[in-house]
Amino acid sequence: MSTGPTPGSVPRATERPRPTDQADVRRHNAALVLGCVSEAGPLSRARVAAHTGLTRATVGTIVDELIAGGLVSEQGTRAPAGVGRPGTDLALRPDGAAGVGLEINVDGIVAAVVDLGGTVRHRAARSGDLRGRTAAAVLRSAARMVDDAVAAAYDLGLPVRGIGVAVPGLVDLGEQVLRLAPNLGWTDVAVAERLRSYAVTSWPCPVVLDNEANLAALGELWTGGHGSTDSFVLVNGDVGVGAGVVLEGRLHRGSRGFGGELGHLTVAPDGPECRCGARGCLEQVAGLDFILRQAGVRDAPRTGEDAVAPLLARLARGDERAVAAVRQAGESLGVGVAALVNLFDVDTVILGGVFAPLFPWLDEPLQAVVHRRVLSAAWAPLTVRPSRLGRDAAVIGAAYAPLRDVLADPLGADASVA
Amino acid sequence: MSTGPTPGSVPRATERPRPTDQADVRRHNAALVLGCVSEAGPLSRARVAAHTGLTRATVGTIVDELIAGGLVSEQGTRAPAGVGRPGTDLALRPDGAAGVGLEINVDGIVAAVVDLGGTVRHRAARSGDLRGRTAAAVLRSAARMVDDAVAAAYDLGLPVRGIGVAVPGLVDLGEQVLRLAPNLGWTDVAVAERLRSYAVTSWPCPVVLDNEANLAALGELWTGGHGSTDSFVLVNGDVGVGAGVVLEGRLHRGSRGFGGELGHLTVAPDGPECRCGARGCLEQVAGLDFILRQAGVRDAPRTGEDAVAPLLARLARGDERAVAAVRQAGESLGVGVAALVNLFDVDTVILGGVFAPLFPWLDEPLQAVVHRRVLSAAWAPLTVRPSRLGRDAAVIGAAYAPLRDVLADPLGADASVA
DNA sequence: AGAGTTCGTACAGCGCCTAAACATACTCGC
DNA sequence: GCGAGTATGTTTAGGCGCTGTACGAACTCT
Repeated sequence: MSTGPTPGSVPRATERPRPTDQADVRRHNAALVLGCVSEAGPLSRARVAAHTGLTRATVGTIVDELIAGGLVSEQGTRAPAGVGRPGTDLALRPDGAAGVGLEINVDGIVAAVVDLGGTVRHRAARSGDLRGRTAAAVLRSAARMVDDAVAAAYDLGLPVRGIGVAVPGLVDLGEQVLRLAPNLGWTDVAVAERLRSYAVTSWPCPVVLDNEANLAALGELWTGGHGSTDSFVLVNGDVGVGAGVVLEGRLHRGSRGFGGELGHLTVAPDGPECRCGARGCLEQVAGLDFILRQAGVRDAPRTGEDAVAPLLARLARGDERAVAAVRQAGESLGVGVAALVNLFDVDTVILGGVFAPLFPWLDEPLQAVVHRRVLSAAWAPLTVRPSRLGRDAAVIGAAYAPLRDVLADPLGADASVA
Repeated sequence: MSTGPTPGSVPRATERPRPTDQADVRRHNAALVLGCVSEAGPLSRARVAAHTGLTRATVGTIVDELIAGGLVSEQGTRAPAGVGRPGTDLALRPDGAAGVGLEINVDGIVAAVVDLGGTVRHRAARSGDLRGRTAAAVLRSAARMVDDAVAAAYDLGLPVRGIGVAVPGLVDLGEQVLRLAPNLGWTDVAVAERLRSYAVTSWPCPVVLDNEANLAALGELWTGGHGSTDSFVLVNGDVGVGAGVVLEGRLHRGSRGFGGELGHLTVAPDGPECRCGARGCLEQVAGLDFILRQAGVRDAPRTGEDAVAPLLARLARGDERAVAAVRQAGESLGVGVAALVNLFDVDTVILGGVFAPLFPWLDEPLQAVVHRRVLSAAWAPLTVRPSRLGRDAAVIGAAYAPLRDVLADPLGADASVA
């Protein structure tokens, strides 16, 4: 029952190459079998063997262990499809493991429990401007919510395998410290450690910290129903414009964690001055501030989901000024997206944050600009779609992160029962 | 003695997850040991064991095989540094394996032999505009040069483990076919296959095809003396401006091979129209055409290395117009580099192609723009440097590609002696 | 010269995968 | 209804690679 940070899909610091032994072979093949069962639906042992390339014997022993671990269940004999002995179908047990996610943001805290199937089994939110409050107060409150989530998971019979925490700032993954959160006004907060110390119940699982934009992108990758696409960019819109870049199934956070600053791409060199000092940054001509101002919306909060509600109302009734404002933002966004596509040839762009509800109005001008500016657009069509997870992408990503570790090493940790 | 394409560092098509067995353990650990010897200099078996985490016994048997394979050699007993029996140092045998590289470009063909240490042991070039010539004629000539290179390697006692071919166009890695080379006017040429058929001697090793920009970036990564940086962008300047993006030691070619089009990033929306249809593309305000025109250089070829010679002469004598032209290009380039750094937080940018010799004049304005436009520039300084391999980056990358396969699987292929 | 230390190798043991054989369960055809 | 045929799942022997321990070798220090 480990309590420290675990290795896994969310990399820590620099990974030194390690030696391999038979245990790693088992690990790898167990993950292969579980992944096969998880993705290719209910399957018999023999089919899993054929699909993975392993022997039936090997699959047999691995499946036994996975069943013992509670991650896989037999579904009784399937209706026989042809001649020969029919196989017993194996299926992923969605309640075989769960993760707890916590998102701390400027406008509130959200906690959630997500099971192996990626469905949210528990969700609690506490809204309110956190900018004035101390880290201690906020984290105490957040720890309470995690306590509740852990208890809820227990009641649902879900074994909690880890707790993921999403924070809006620069995170030191190795030390698990939030180095800088400009919007919260926090510096060097050991979030994971302090959460644990404030907890009423003791959490029998690791607590892992990461940046919210990164976790949102991972959430989309893991549970967003991405289909076969493992290269995409999640463009998150709010006052700022951020991007989470996933290439070939791997999140790229940049060599120092400063990546994803799509908002400060130059779009209009003669445009307004940005807070970063440059001129014509994308976020000045596609960010929430710009859209609301151009649309003439004044009666709205200046950030978060609620900010777009009045705008959406105007768009729905066809307010020309609002439509023009959003379309203009869409064009600017198109320039940024075109740059991304030119550089990385991602085939999918996902619009999140406030861009998600605005998608119907953003889509067409954005695509038009991309087609005009991207050489390969004709051969390689670009899919642009709104985020399916919406506002909860980061919490879901945070909650699912420990579950990725389980999927990558199904037999490694203890398969404790709730 | 396999003749087909091998798996390895240059990925083919989509890789399905494969099962693992003890042979893979051996492979992995052998690569680990060889990598340790290769990077950490001459080392005794015991030190290798300590460094890798393997047992001395395991290291012993692996080293025996590596020595038998000719990749590692014992260097006799080292001067004892302290108490205890001194160890016998092991070192990488640079001549234990070699790769042949071939670059086919619009202005000529280059072939080279590179050994495991990354040094060029043989080089032959044939200049001349290839745009008018048929694929058959060019490939026949190229095959002859590869024949010569293979013979030269044989004379040097170097066992050739593979042949890499760099071409200026879109490559289908799975089928090993050059789909489209606009500048050569070729479409759907099975370069590898045809080279082999034109060869006089039979090449007892795989022939692998890839795009030249990608191979140049890999060449820089593998043999460019990059130190500890495994995240960088190689910006290649000629008439067009391309980029090879390497993040965390992995080259990103994009989901369909259209990546790296830095040249069509929008830099000046009100700038001149580009051949791609958009306005203000980087390559219009930083490409070779622009620089030569602004500098007033007319007596030069319009592409390739020679094109910059007269420009360099003017720069050397302080011609103001030339200096201003290059500085202006540097500023434009800075905008593109700033975009890259904002998005991916790479810590190093390498200037290749015609940008390499112009580096002294490009550097300062480029850095100034980056500092103005990149939020994190103050915390995370950006290293900009010229390519160390220069014009030969692509050939060297092509030649070294099969050697990466050897390093990744030292015992897999036959260790044939020359 | 002997004690202490480190290096390299030999050997038994264990885990994991493979291959082949075997028991099981169902369809098909008569 | 019953045997032949087929596919599933399990069992068993065998091979391979890593680990831990033991042992000989080589060198320094006292």
